[in-house]
Amino acid sequence: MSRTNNSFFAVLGLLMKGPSSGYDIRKQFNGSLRYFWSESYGQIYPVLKDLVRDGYARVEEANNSRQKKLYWITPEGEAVYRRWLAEPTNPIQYRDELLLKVYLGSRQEINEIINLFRQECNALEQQLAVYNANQRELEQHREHASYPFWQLTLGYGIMSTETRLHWCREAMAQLQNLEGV
Amino acid sequence: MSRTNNSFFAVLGLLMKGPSSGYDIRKQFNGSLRYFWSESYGQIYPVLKDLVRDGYARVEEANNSRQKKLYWITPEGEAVYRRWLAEPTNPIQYRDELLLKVYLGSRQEINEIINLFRQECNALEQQLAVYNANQRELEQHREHASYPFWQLTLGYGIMSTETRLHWCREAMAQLQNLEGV
DNA sequence: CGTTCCATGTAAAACGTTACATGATTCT
DNA sequence: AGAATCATGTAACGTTTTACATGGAACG
Repeated sequence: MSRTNNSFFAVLGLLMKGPSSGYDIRKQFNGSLRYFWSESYGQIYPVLKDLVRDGYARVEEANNSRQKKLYWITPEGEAVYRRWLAEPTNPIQYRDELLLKVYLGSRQEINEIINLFRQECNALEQQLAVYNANQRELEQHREHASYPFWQLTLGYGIMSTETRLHWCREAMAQLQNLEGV
Repeated sequence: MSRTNNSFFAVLGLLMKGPSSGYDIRKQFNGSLRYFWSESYGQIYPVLKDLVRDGYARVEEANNSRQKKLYWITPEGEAVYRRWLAEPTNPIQYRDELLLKVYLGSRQEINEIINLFRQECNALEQQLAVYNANQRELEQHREHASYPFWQLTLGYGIMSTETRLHWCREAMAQLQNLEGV
């Protein structure tokens, strides 16, 4: 096992919720998870294979109709998952293209940068609309055991997006001021 | 040129500020930039080579003492940089291990998750202290032409970290409540 | 009967970090 | 003299996406 191997544990974590196929897993990474975690087929299928090879999951060809393989987590798999969960998370290392462009900015390019902020504001407003829709959707699942956890992650999405939007608006105003000088 | 090739433009952007060596560039990516953008030697030197090959920069072996190569941006380089700057930024796609663990969480694992939040709070508080030190440092450069841009990026760092810290504290409180039930 | 979605998988390319090799210069 | 830092570079490894190949099932 390599350094962090997060793809491995992300897939394993989904299997903790119940048996899934590679396709199901991909759909999940493309759903509510997408805002903070995603994996492509190119990762998922090999991980699934490794999981079985190492005894952390077992496969079962679904007997009903479709050519579908269901993966089930084993007790060994649950154990390594729990070990990973308890380990401290390593700090996020994101790359932010907008921040980079702003940092590199100069007075000559101020209009371009204001424009980037404008676009970002639009994108963030749209994102907030999506989150709000997700929020309403999530309310249908109030009774689900995972509800508090899902609510937390969605809440973070909303909060951080609002913060960024606020910052973008402030920044735009400041740069417009600067431009006037 | 591939899909986004951001490493390429990140290096080029630094050359816009004045001639640099690969080593200088690395230092910059390890300085205030590090919180939202970083590149390792393994990227920087090859990019520099490509830049020269494609006519976007030229090299000059520094004649004074040290075995140092200075890279200067060419007018062609400035042109492609400005083209990139004006292009819309593509949305950030970060992976957040803490969010993943929370999303996958269940009531059985609630103590582990509370613990993760506690650790995250500590880390964020430390980060804020660093940002505050950076803030004081930055005040020394009020007159620098780039000051407003640097201030904006640092401001974002502080705001987003505070938001996350706030969220972590809230989340911890909620989970502790839940645990009590 | 054609389109869409379900479903599995891999190869190639792109992206990125880490570790190492090498040697000069500066500082103590 | 020895340690730290300056400085360049690459090879190996690891990670991740994209694009493709393949075919069955459901739907209109």
